[in-house]
Amino acid sequence: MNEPDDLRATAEQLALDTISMAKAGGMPDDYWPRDPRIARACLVLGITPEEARELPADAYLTGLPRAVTPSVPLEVWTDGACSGNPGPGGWGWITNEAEPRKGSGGDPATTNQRMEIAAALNALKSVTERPIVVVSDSTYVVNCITKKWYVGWQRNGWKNSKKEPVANRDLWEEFVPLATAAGVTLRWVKGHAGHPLNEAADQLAVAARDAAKAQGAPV
Amino acid sequence: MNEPDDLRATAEQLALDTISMAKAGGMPDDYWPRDPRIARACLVLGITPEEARELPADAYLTGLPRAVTPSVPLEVWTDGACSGNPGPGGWGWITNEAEPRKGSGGDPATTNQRMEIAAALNALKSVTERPIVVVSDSTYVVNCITKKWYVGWQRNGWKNSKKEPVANRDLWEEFVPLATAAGVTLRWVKGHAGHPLNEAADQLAVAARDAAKAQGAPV
RNA sequence: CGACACCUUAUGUU
DNA sequence: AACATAAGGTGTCG
Repeated sequence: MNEPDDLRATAEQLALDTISMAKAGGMPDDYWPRDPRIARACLVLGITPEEARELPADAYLTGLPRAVTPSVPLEVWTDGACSGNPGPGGWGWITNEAEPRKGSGGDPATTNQRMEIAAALNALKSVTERPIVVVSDSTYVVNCITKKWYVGWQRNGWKNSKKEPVANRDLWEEFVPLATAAGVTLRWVKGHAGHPLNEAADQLAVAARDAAKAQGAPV
Repeated sequence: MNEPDDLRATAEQLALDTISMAKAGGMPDDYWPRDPRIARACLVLGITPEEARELPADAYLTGLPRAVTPSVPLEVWTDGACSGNPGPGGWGWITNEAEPRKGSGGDPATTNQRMEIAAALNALKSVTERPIVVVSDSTYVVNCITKKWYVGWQRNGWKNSKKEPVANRDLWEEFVPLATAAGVTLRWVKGHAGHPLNEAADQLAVAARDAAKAQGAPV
């Protein structure tokens, strides 16, 4: 498809090549996990050195066997930002891959909650591999799925527990089917707790927010 | 005493001076209520222009005669607070006087409704002047009196409309006689609407609640 | 079913 | 220290 995907495929192939050659070259078992070339290969493939040692010799021809589950699951970290709330806002997402994929967007008039949903929604639209973990610091987004708030909403005609209309229904109706599909997990993390990818997603969101602000309020 | 009190005494004296001078100056009766200086003086003293016109000429020397009842009725503003509900709770009340009287108390294990009743009950126990207006943001407390819920309860042996025992009967049995006595009026106000005395009563309740919490759960 | 109140949680800001 | 955006709940009455 696009350049990052091609690059990623190439990197994975090179990693498999490296591992095959190391096996063929008779690298000793105890040195295996300490070789930097093996370490790089494992990082790209998302597997441990032990898992790499178990790979068949022809893995460079056949690809990663399905039986070898990557030990580092794919994650998309998401975040939203909103100046003033309500006000101009932005969202951003970034994957935990060696060469992270990223996305961002903004809206000149929105709320913090819409931006948090939009971050997760656009992440799931853009990153289609499964299984995947969507990471968010918003209990609003995570609890909707993990505590099955959406089940009650759909049952009561999109009314919340106070019998008022559920807010941001348009985004939820897009997000819920994607987030409840097979292989999608939601995970909450505390914001501003130093998680590097949470900070990276925040910076994407803030940049998009500021762009939306500049666009929405031209001076 | 303190600075605000001194300031208030000074303001009241200036108001009396103004009224005395207006009388001495022969201000016409029909103009009297429309003069902004008189209006300001009346506001400070809590009396009507008509009452001001009836003041003796030497009121600026003798002070406000006791016979002139302030036209601003006495009010007690009440509020309750309860952490968790049920949980540790507190109540508070404060009068609308120039030097407000206040009261508060707490309970390490109670409900929001008990605290709302307790606030009004303790206010009526402590402030014995009549007439008096008890102000609460709880329809539970106000409607019991103004919609005469208590009449039905007493008639049915303290059963509510679902034929279950009326909750908080112990407090109601103390409160109802006091609240239905001559000169006692109940008034409802919306909570969190910026009424300064509602906020003041809330702060008293919250402080008492936090004290009860600290006392009830010593670490 | 309606009403009022009391909270709990997280995020976004000013 | 204050407000907004949102969800969940209990306490109580008619």
